[in-house]
Amino acid sequence: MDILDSLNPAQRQAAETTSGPLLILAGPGSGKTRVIAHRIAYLIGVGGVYPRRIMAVTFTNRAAGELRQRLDGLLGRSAGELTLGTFHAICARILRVEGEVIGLDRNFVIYDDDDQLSAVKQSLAELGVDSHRFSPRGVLSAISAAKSQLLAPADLPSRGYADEVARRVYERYEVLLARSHALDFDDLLLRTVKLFQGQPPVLAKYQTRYLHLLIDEFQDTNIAQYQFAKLLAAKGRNICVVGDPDQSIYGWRSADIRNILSFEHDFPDARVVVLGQNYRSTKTILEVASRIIAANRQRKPKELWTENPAGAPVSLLEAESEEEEARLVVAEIERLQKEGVPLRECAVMYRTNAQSRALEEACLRFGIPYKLIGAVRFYQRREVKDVIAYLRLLQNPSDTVSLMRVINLPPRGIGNRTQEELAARAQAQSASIYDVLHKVREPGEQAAPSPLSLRVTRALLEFLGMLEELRQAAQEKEVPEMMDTLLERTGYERFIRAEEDGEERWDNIQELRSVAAGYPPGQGLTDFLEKVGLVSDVDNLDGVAEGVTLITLHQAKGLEFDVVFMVGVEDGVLPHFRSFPNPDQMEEERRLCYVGMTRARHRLYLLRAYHRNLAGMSVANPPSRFLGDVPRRLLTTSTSATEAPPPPLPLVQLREGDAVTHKVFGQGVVVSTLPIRGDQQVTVAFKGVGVKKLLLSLAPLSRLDEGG
DNA sequence: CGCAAGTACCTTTTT
DNA sequence: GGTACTTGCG
Repeated sequence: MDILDSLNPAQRQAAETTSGPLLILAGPGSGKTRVIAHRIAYLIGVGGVYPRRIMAVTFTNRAAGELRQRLDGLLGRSAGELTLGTFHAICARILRVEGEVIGLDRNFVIYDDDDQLSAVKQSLAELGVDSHRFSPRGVLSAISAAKSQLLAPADLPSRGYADEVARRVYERYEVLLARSHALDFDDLLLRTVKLFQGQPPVLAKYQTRYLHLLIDEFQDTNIAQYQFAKLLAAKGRNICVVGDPDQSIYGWRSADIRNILSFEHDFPDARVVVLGQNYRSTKTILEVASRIIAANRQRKPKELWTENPAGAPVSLLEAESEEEEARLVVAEIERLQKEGVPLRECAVMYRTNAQSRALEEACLRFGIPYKLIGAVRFYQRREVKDVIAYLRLLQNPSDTVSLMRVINLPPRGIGNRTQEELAARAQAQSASIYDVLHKVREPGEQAAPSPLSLRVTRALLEFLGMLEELRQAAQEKEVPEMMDTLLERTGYERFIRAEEDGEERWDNIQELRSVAAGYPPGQGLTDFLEKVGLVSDVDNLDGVAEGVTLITLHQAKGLEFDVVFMVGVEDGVLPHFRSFPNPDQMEEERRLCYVGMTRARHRLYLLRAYHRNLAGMSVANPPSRFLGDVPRRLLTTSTSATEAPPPPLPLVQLREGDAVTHKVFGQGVVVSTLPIRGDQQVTVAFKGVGVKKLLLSLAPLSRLDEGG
């Protein structure tokens, strides 16, 4: 029995070519993941390669998990010590082990986007740069772009004032992070590359260990990532990259589509295998998608074919408004359900997160369960970030961003003025805020340029004492218990639960606690924080739970569904108007459209609305120019009746966090809601009564305030 | 210093 | 329609 028996000739060739550089160009639905899994299984099972000598890099943690599962299935056992993960996760691991030689703290924290933004703002403030002239966002993306290309501040061009500002903020930002013992996402890659370049013995160690290197979604790698791969593979040269230039959609994040060209240049002996047979979609869907992508100019033509049936035409549905668009989707989903299509096989995809709102409301109203991916990401919620900031401080008190975040949460008399004073002192002494706090205790304090009042000093010392005490406790406790202690001792629990939507926020904190409790005991705080810092929302997408998936086109990459609805197929939305002036970006929009369409197995619906609300104003978008490339014969168009069908459902719609009153139980707050056919089940926490589950249509509930 | 009310600016996509 | 930041008062 051959492990590769089930593969077609091209797939088989891709899996069998295990020595030397290999480029696999894999069209959508071409069984790419299968090939990767088979290739690794073949290496281990037939080639006798130890799993620990293989590194496989994926785009998301979720893809890594899926790959591991398939692999275990193929091998009939665990693939064990195989190194498998995202670039960021793998680099973080390497830096934890090797970072000391380049001066990294073993307990470095990883700053996410939010933290990075805080650090940029702090840097701008320290430099006295007007944040109205230079938006922190813009500066951050310039810094991030530079880092993704392995550029240091000194490497940046200096053609004028703006460049000069960018360079100086970048420098300042680096100092701030260093002082905080923090690395941002880009650092994980950049530092690993620098480590490899500057420490030949370390590089040699990894080159020797990893005989085989495999990189998925290669079209979405940036310069730093490619450099990392090249360094690692320089010795063994067994590097396999898998990608599809037509699915490159992360140019805005400095992904460089040219890496594919560079690969063929850097490894001129590379074999190239094209996987062109599509096993996923109907002929019709594939043709529509192919027509869209064929219009890109900067593209090598690539034929895709399928033996699947032609299937139904693609439906183009035109709605009056965003709300009606959502209703059309929901109505069609209900119809499909009667035909036996499970909800988990339906996905609604959109260009921008803001579009999810109307869809969510329609699902709620018509009682369709849904899984919303990524709108307000769990780990981005304020209360979750607050608790994580506390945990980080226990591990690494130098972390300035986290410290400033919680120093006055709950309010403990350390206000803005004091915080500014602390930051100024930290800068003057080139020290962390934590060090500055320690000095407050020293006698020289009164002689400081601007001494602190007795009241403030006392508040600071109390905060510092509390921190020390908690750090002590952290040595002995498991993460979940530590969270309990922390929430109690800092007063954060009482503080957050007292807020208007406090119980919901508290639930989120409890969910974070249960995430921690789900890790094996004995796993340290560092590991926990690292995992938590590197997860994305799609990672937790549950393929089993029943419900429609609401997801952005970007996040949908790598997924597939029986039925796909693409909403907002309009000029201005898809393609997004911000891309209009830039031809490269317009081509990326087109690829995004292509990625979305090729997620569908059996049915594809394209929707557009004549009017759409954008930032309060109503705009009328013309149909997407991309539709012009689709032959009419492949489409059925229907414009829905202009009058909207009356909403069949209760007039009062409740959402989490709504304040309500009940005839019997009095005042309460909605904790969660669950759509039930034709109704809504709400869980309400009543003051002094407790938590009750109620059916909206029956319960004498009414919403407080905001009249409607 | 803390809090409430007001204002500017937003919205592309995320490891 | 929402948030993040600023202003002004107690």
